Amino acid sequence: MGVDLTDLVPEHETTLVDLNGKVIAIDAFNTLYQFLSIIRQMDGTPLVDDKGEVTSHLSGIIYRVTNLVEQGIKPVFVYDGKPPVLKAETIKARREVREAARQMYEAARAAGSAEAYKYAQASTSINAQIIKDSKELLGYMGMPFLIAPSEGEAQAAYMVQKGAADFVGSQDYDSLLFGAPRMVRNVTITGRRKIPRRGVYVDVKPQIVELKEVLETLEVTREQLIDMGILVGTDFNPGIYKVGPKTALKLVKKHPDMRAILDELGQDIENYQEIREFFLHPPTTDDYSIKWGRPEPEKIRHFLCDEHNFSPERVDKVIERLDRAVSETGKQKTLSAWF
DNA sequence: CATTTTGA
DNA sequence: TCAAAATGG
Repeated sequence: MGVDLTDLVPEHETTLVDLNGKVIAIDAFNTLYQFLSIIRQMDGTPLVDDKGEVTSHLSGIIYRVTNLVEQGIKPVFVYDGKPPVLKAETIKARREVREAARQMYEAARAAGSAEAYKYAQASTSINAQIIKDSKELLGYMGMPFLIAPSEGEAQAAYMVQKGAADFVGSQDYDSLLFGAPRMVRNVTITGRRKIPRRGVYVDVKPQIVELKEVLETLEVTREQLIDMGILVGTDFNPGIYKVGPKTALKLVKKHPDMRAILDELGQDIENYQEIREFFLHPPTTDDYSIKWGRPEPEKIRHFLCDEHNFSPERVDKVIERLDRAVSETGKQKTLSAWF
């Protein structure tokens, strides 16, 4: 998906408990994508209701968000708005990759192949119905959300800059390029995650990344970090062949600007100036209000059980937890109080 | 993702 | 009893 700066940025492992009272501006699309990708049957089939509508993300949201609230975390979900024109090529390329994966999935599933799951994951896509349903459920749960003018990560980064949120929550590092002072990864995925090739599991813990520390450690400016991202590849350009995070770091330190880097490589990057400008000054808005509310149990129950075939027993149990968690947090006479 | 069922 | 596997929708 986004910019890959793994192994280069200093991360600090934390726990959900340590994020108590913090407001996390969560990249909604990133989260939906993860739920849709992960919550599947062994043959790759996603959870669906009797109308054939995908419900994997609804399961992910109700359980995961309840978990966060139980830890005293205050999530606000930031959805992507209108995709920038710069992203058009990437969107088209991804659609083609997904379509190819979908065909491989159909074939693998028909053949009962073990490969089906991996192709199903690669064919994960988000449609209007999925977005609509996710907002409806968040609303009934009392969780605030907003739609960014453009990229969700950019708006979330802006909200942390402004102090409206403490962290951006995402798996991607893009928000750092957008100037987010702080971000936290692995907040919507936790526990044990399987390593693809081998059958082993590793613990995934939330990780805090501080922009200031990243820049100081790498001894680069934010502009140079953006150039590194562009060299490696972003949502707006494919990146240069064989240039990973380490090579990118060397290149930005060796040369005064991107022009010199590209001259050495004998390559070019389409829309370089526009992409750099987009990361430095993305469209954002102050026109939003973040307000947490009480969950509406009967609305949640009707939406999940009556409309989407969830088990009433399971739903009642999780509603009970959510309600209790919200009441508890609301009682605290601290700055982190719920309302 | 989380819960429930299983089998060593 | 408890980690692994299966199910959930």
